[in-house]
Amino acid sequence: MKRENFSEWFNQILEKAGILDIRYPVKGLYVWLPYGMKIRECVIKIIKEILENHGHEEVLFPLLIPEDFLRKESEHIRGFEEQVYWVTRGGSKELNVKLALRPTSETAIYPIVSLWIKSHKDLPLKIYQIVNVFRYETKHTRPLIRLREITTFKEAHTFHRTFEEAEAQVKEAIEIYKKFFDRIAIPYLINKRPDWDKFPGAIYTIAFDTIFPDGKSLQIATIHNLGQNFSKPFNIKYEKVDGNFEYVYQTCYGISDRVIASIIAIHGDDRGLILLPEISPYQIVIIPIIYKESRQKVLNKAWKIYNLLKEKYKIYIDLREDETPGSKFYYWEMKGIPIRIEIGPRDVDEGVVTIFRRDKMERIKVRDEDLENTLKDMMNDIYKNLRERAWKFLEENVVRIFRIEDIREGYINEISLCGKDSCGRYIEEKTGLRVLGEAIEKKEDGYCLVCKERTDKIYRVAKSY
RNA sequence: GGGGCCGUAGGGUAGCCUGGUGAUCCUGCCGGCUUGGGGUGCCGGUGACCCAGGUUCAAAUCCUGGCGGCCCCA
Repeated sequence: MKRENFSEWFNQILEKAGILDIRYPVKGLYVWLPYGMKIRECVIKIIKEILENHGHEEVLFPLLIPEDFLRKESEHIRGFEEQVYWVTRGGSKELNVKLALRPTSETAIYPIVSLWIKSHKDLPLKIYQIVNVFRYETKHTRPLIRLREITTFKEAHTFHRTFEEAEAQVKEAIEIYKKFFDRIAIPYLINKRPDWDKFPGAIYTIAFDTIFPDGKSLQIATIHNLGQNFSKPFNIKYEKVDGNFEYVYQTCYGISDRVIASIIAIHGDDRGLILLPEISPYQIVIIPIIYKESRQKVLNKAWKIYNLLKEKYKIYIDLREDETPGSKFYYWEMKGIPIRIEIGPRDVDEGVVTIFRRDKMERIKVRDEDLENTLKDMMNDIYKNLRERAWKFLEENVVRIFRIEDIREGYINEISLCGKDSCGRYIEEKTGLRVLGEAIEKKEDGYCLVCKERTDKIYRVAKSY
């Protein structure tokens, strides 16, 4: 199901696992359900922790942007013009200044930051916010993947004294996102986007792409070096040590709801979600197997185990007596809970518990006294297994290609290209796929597939979302 | 950007072509008994034709538009 019909599988999981209600009657907008919110919180906690550790501070700017702010940087507005929602009225009164729902927050943030930055001592400045942004998407929308309201846009904005410092920040951002995606076991390729596909207003854009079960690539993070393109129109200047003024150099980078889409799509299977211990709302669920005669002794042991583990793990005990054990098994598997502990009369008598791990669908019996150590090892092993499995899938679907006619849909194709726009465009036209960009961590001597010039650049080409 | 398909209870569906019967079946949900180590079984109940116009004696069914969903091509 996941492999044959990914779209349908994905939408069903969202509903059955209780992540989103996709029935909201406005295109591209969806409702977050309680279980989805819990996963979302776990993910947000990780990215916050990493950003804070790298010296970023959280801020919160308004949703509405006055039209003249939005229009200050000409390339930027040209890039977003067709995607902007406008607020034009307050009640029945037409507004004198139209207000845009932020499609991204550069133009909300920069005019204000220009008031904050006075001297070189104020730099570098690294801030971030986690907000919703609105984009009037015209292509077909998909839950968590192509949204008209991105509900958790985790955007960072940094301000620096020199171009070199901004360049260093781009490298730091790459490290930050590597840490983040490694932590949630999402594999990625890092690509420098071709010029025609960079962020509007940026000097260049570096993107993290992953691969979905259907072989399409998905952009999951972007990092932009803005140079002085925004600081000039927004007049963000600082006083240098020598008393002269200079415009700051900037970067910005962001991650959207697609993180959650990736977690679901890449780790999940036909039985539902498979969550890493760190992003699972519950790491362990205890299911007592209740029979009339042995009811009390089973419950006693279940509670004993619960109390033993509750300090160390996020744990839930499923005491419903109107559901059979089998139906509970299916239920928690759909929810992706990493480890299930089954406690029935046989386990009580034998002095063991039955442990089931979701990722491998394996069930073992463990002696009571070995339980804590086994769980600890198993949690680590689940992370390791999911991460290896995900990277293996990505690597298996990256192919090195030497002839244009061999470029295949359903894979990420790596080819030699010189880097000229015309050659990249030619590939896109010829194959109908997208040039994701230049592999920044990979070089190989060869000849451009289009113009035959010598090059050591590797470009990645794929069908993308 | 271009083309196609679709919208029936909470979910999945039959009926639509060829207008007319009490709108089908599965699942869920509620109540009861039963069962309980992989969706227990039986009985009873609940619940739907996307919206607005039009054609017609009569519309889930035909026509137009809106909203929403899906697929293919560039």
